[in-house]
Order: sequence, then structure tokens, then C-alpha cells
Amino acid sequence: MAKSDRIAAKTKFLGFLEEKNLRITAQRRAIVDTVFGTDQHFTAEQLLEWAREKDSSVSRATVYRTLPLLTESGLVHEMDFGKDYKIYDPNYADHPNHNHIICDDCDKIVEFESDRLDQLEDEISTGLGFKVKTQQLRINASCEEMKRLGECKNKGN
Amino acid sequence: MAKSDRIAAKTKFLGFLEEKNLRITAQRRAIVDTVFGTDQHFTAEQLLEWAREKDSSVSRATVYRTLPLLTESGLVHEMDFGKDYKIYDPNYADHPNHNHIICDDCDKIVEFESDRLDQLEDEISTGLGFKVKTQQLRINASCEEMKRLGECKNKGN
DNA sequence: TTGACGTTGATACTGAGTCTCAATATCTTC
DNA sequence: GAAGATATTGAGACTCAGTATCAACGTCAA
Repeated sequence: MAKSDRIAAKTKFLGFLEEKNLRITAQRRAIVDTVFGTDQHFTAEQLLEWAREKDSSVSRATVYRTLPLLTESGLVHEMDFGKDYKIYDPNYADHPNHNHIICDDCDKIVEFESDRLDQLEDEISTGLGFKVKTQQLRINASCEEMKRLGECKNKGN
Repeated sequence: MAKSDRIAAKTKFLGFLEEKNLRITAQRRAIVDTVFGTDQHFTAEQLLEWAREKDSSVSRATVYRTLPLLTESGLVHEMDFGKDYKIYDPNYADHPNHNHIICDDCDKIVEFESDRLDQLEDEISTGLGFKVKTQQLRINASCEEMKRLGECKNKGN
């Protein structure tokens, strides 16, 4: 995400708050600055830690209260990969329909989009009498190619 | 799952225990009977409750200890739909590659398989340098058709 | 029957996420 | 700028699925 996009995302979120008659507080600013100051996926606990570096008064409760606002605004995407925690993606606005391949060896997450996939999912769902609301394809894989290129760091177990 | 398949699954699991030099206990029998005595998806807590009806001595710990054995044996499939609990599917041996549509209104889960989908996933993954190990497509949807047929019971909230 | 050892239940614990509530900050109105 | 209505805050208690511990017990081969 380019720097201009980050500023745009931040502005959009502040607008979202205003629309809903929610207040712009120092803590929310710190959280939003953090979220749109990185391209990385993060967990709630990571966000808490990072946001506290900007404003030490940010509490766990506020982080957990702000995350649903961020996802509701459509700027951040919440993902559940079946670990014990959720993962958040700050690049959602740019890639709203992406899927994930997770390397079981190194935990690396790769995103991809596919119109053919979206189409097929739609077709199948409609055939079964459903209307797709959201969709999440998760592929667990081993990164053969990445290993060869030395990009896969095996977990030490 | 037909009754004969259930008995087969149970026998296979007992064989799996024997192979691994694990003991066949009354509690494991109760759990296995429960698992292969239903077609329904279930949670760990549900399994505990049901198994206790067969043998009141079954403890929560034993259920949680037996579930990984059941999934390791390949007879039961563990799924995480991003709720706060995992869901287990006792029909896995018969349909090892199925996907799920979840109705957001009534929590109903519908399974489906698609060769075209499997193929497409494989193609995309290979193109990105990965080798698929497992895959899980989850579609959250509203069951338009089911509502019309009166099969969707909206949650009361 | 014995004994090695796998398995058990009760219960304490973990950790992500939620709830509560009194204190505080924001923003609008004047 | 002050006041007031009310949204928001942090600390910490709480929830709940799942895990770890450990002494007592059950299984099964010999």
C-alpha cells in the first residue's frame, strides 16, 4: 500500500466515525495510525503492542472495541485461519475478494485473487439455493518453490 | 452414512488404536459409538454430552484427548468456521474433499464437492509455487431458497 | 496374577476475547 | 470559553473452549 493510500484509508475511517456520530479520540487515532502505517497482517494483541508505542494509554479493551469498527468500515479484513486468534489485513480496501495460501512449514501467507474462482463459487452457491455474502478459501500447502528459492524458513520443530 | 459404514468406521478406528498400541477403553468405546452413531456435525461439548448418555464416566478431558485420534485416523474431519469452537464431521471418510456453505441466518451447514473447484485450486497453487496439502472453502451466505421453502429458521435476535 | 504402562477424571490453568462501571474526554450549544 | 449530554475510556473481573497435571485406575501381554 502506497503512502497516499494509507492516508486515504485513514481519512476514510475518520469520515466513517463522523458519519456514525462516533468520536475521534487520541486512542482511536493511535490505533488507526498503526493499522494504516503497516502492510502487514496482524493480530489484536500485536496491534495493542504497536499502538501502545504511539500512545501508551491505549488499552486492550479499546483495541478490541475498535477492530469491529475497522472491519465494518470495509477498510480492514478479519480472517480466521483456525488458529486461536484472528488475523487482520489492512490492505482490504484494495483487494476485497482475495484468498489465502498458508505455508504449513513457515506460516507465510500469500494472497491471491481469481475471477474464475469467484464465478465458480457463485455458480455453485446459486445452484444450491444460496446467495453468497462472503467467501473465504484457505489452502494449506507446502511451499516447494519457495524452499528451493530459500524464501521458506522452516519452523524449528 | 449407512449403518454398515458406521460399523466399518468404528472397526477401522479400533484397528487404528491397536496399530498405535493404544488401549480400547470403555470411555473410548462410548465416544466412538457416539461419533459413528450420528451423521450430524458436532462440537466437542456436544460430543461430551452425548457420550455421557452412553457412559456417564466420560470426562471432558477424555473427549478432548480422543478427538485428535479420530482426526488423525482420517475418519473424522475437524473444521474451524471462525466461531469460538471447532466443528467435527463424522462423514469424512466418504467425502474427503468437501466444502461448506454456512447460512448466516440459521447456522445451517450444507456440504458440496466440486471437481472443477479442486482442479482450479490446484492450478492456482501450483502457479504460485505451492503444493496443496489441505484446502477449505467456506462460503457464508443467506439461504434465499431455503427461506422460501420454510427450511430456514431465522435465529431469534 | 502380575506388573508395565497407557488411560482416566478432577481440577487448575491458559489465553483470546467480552463485559462492567466509575472516571474521563469529546463535541455541540450557548 | 463554559456547560452539559453522552460517547469513550482503562482496569480488571469474567467467559469459555481447550490444555496440562497428577495420582488413581484399567488394560493387556506374559
